[in-house]
Order: sequence, then structure tokens, then C-alpha cells
Amino acid sequence: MGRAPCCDKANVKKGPWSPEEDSKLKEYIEKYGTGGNWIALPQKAGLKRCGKSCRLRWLNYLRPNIKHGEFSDEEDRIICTLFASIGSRWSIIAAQLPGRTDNDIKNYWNTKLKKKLMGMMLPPSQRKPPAFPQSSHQTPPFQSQQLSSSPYKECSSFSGLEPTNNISVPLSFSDSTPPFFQTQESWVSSMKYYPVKENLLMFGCEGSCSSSDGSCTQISYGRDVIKQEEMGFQSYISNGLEENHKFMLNYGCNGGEKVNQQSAYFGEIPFEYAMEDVKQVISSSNNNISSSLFNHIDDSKTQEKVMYLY
DNA sequence: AAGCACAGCAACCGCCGAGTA
DNA sequence: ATACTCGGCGGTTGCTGTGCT
Repeated sequence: MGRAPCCDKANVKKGPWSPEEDSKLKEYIEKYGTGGNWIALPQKAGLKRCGKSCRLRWLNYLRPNIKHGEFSDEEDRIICTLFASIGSRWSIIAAQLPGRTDNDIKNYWNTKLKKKLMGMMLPPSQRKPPAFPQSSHQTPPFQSQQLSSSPYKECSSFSGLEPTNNISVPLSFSDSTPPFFQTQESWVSSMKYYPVKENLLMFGCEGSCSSSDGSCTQISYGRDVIKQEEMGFQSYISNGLEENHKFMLNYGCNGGEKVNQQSAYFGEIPFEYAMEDVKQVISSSNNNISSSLFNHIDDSKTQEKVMYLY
């Protein structure tokens, strides 16, 4: 027996919300709250919408104190730091950015930050000028001569990321590690990676692979499916020698085996962490970032959520 | 001016875990 | 113990606006 649908799909409206629907929902929730029952809410509020849709609309758009618009450098930094530490746990990341929703952050990551990051991982010779506004910048003191001469650094808007000690990595950078990664922005080098195949390193967490035996030839990247043979066979310059390594950035986790993958992968950050644990782990390993990161972080977002859940 | 490609974002889908009858 | 409901979450899709050719 399949799972019962959360609503009668034939009789619910889908698609963009009209201003009338918005005001109905907003008025109702402001007057009566959600009553702890989103499924029943649309009917009570006179909306032909699925309860889930109402919840999403409220949380992502209608509730007070939602921040829209440009993400600041500080927010970029927080997102990247947390992503490097805990992966695509958008709700947790959102909890650290008051006024931002997980959906917002997810979209922002998928459309902008990810590309920025990918761009930074390309060797200087292959980088394209960034598509983002230039901001104040700072060259990491450990940057190599070659990279320092790269014009790209001038454009990094991740400049707020201070050089830091690495958060624990499953493998330490070693002789087999592309020096490229050792000389990039510190938060990039602090990202977890592990070898997938010979000369292929994967950052973030494991890719979503359709086959369980690892023989898949495609890895899902949101709407971009990348065939392994098409994956960037990037070259990088090191000590005057050009070498080839494949690398890939993974920003998603395979939902099916989340727990195992996460706990195995983020060895020092158990999947079932508490927020305090995350704070502690990041604080202890990433002093420069974390000190400012968590200073303004409190449970406000959590409280906010609770507040509006009534 | 028209057609196309791409980016951005709102919204949907389906799975999972917690709570409860 | 089991079945079921519901809220929450992350991944994905589809629409719309914008820029380019």
C-alpha cells in the first residue's frame, strides 16, 4: 500500500501564488496561527492549496523578517564555511543566517556560490573572469608566487575568508595531493575531499550515483548531469610542471544513504550532531572563521521557527 | 527584431523521522 | 508493535527575465 497523499491533488491549485492567496494565508496565520496543522490550514483559510504548499509559501516568503536580495560577503563566508564542514544541510546553514531561508541559500549556492567555487578551483590559466561584483580582497599569505600573480585573486569575493587551519580532512594533503589545492583559498583547501578513482578527488560529500556498485558513469549535479568522462580533466601548474588531475566538487549528498555517507565522510562531525557540536567542531578547528561566524549566531532562527509554528 | 541560451528563483516532489492512535 | 499522519528537508523542475547572437 502506498503512502496516502497529503492532499487531494486533483483539487488543489499549483503554481505561483497570487497576491490574493498570499494575503489570505498571511491574514489567517497572523490571526489564528498555523494551529499546528498545515494540512488542515488551507481549507480553514479558504485556500485551494496543499498544506505543504502553504507551509512553504509562509516559511520562504510571507513570514516576517525574511531577508531578500543580495547576500553579503559575510553571508557568503558563513555559507561556504558551513558547507565545507557539514555539506548540504541547508536548514542548518539557514539557521545561522537570520532572515535567510534554506531555499534561498540552496538556490544561492546552486546558482552562484557553486560556480564561484568551481571557478576558484580551476587553474589560473583556465579561469574565466568572475561574474560577481568585486569586493574588498585580501591575498592569503600562503599563496604561491604563481597564484599571487594571477589576476583572478583580485576578483575573489571570498576575500573575507581568513587563512585558517584545516578542518579535519579525511585524507591529509600529501605528495599525491595536487599542490593547486594547497595554495588556493584556505577555505577551499579546508574542504573535505577523498579519492574516487586514481587522480580523481571529490570534494564535499559523495556524489549521487545511480548504481550501487560504483560503476555508474553519471553523477548528478542538480540539473547538470556530468558524465565521468566529461568531468573536468583539469591541469594545474605546479613547480613548473604541468600535471593532470581530475577533480570534482560535490555539493550534494545521496539521500538514500545519508547517514552512512555523512557519518563516514565527516568523520569528526557525526551526522546526528547537535548544533552545539557543530559549533564546537568548527570553533576548535577553524578559529578565525568560527569566532566571527558564531558570535552573532544564536538560536534566533530556531526561535523564529518555533514562533511561527505556534 | 527574433530566436536562443542561460541564470535566477519559486515551487513541487518524494523521502524520512517523530509523534500518535 | 504496527500503521498512519504530519512536518521538515533536500533535490529537482519549470517558469520568467535577461543577455547574446
